[in-house]
Amino acid sequence: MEDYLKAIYELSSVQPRVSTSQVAEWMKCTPASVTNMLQKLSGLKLVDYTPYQGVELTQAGTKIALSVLRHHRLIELYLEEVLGYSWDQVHEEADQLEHVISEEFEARIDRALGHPKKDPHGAPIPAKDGTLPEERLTNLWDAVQKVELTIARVEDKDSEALRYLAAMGLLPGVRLSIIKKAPFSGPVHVRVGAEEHTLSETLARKIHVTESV
Amino acid sequence: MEDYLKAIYELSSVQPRVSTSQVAEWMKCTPASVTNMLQKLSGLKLVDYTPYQGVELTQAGTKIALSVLRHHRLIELYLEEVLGYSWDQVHEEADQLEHVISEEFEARIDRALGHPKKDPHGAPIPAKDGTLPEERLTNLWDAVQKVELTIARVEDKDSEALRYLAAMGLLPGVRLSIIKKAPFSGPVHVRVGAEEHTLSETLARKIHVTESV
DNA sequence: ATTCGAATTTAGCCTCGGCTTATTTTCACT
DNA sequence: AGTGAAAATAAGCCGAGGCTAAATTCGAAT
Repeated sequence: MEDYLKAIYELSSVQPRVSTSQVAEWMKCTPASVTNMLQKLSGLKLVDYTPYQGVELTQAGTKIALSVLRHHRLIELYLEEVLGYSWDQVHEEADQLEHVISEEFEARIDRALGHPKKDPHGAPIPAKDGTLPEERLTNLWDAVQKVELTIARVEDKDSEALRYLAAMGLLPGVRLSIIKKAPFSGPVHVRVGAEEHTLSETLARKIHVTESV
Repeated sequence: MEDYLKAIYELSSVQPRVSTSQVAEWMKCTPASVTNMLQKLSGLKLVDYTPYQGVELTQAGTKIALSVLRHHRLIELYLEEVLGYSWDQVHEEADQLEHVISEEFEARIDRALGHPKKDPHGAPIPAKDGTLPEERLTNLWDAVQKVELTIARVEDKDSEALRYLAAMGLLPGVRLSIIKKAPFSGPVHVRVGAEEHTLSETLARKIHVTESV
């Protein structure tokens, strides 16, 4: 259930209303399973669901989703900072722990980390009160050819990809520029410091950037 | 399931073979539920179960029980040492986390703690290879009137009791002596440093001691 | 040796939080 | 208005438990 709420929350960042099949794809299950769960969540008033019209979180649902997300991101950061995990290892462990830790635990790791604002992948950590500064980011694929871009955030689901990106030095906070993008979905060439790298569309879409200040 | 194995393990320290009703009482459920579970565990070869004759862990079952126990105790210690929990708070949190953490996590907190041998309540932490030094302890209630006793271990289930004991300074490692024990299940009077305290049977039975060296 | 009561098991059924396939419905676009 | 895709139902399964009520078995005392 918490995973469904999280999924709906994350998908909502693009369009406010999320379709059954989007959730199904995200959760890697069949649309029928999703419909089923949406009905349950709707009964619990965690979700505003109209058949055939997609779904949206209610306030209660948003609250839970944000709290799970907060857990997840705090745990990720804690695992990296304190326990020395590499950034591609943290996601899976956090996915388990996020549902289990108490508020006490959350508060304590938050304090131990000095009330951090970002997780290891650059994702903002929701505050306890449900505040979450939503930055409007472009992904590297859709970014126009700018002189200077800064990596703000990297999607954390795919640890393979994370390892690969880390090896190239493509971490949050790093500056880069697009050298050129080949036409017809060709790869994108970027310069990072002195090095140049070629990124596929899939990979480039996982990287979210802002214009450098 | 893991909780059942843990329960059987802990009950086995007294008698090798554990009865259905003992497990039921420990797990706070009905004997029928236990029988049910024992049959499942028996099917999984985790338990050696003969109807009406009680139950015993197999090697595989012991291995799981010890691993869960190791998780539990490492987590308890970590929560206390690193995150600043008080010793009466750690048990509940550990009960949740113990089933969820990865071997990676276990290894990392074990290292962070310097491969500790005891948890905050004085219970030995099983080694990764399943080794567990079993000390033969007496509980304070049954202890003979000795000049000097040392608290080796305190039962961790009841956080009320733990708070009370901590307030009196009755912690593992502390030396004490029995002043007198009133007859007919009367309370036991102990001296701890300069102070004297009176302990009920229930409480005294939660405290395990060794003769001081 | 038989009986009797307590411990235990069996039978039957429930819950939660999921999952699936196969079929039907609905929506939106041509 | 018709059609194809998306979504919803229907029906059923799973694991990992839980319960009560009734039957059984064990062992201890007579």
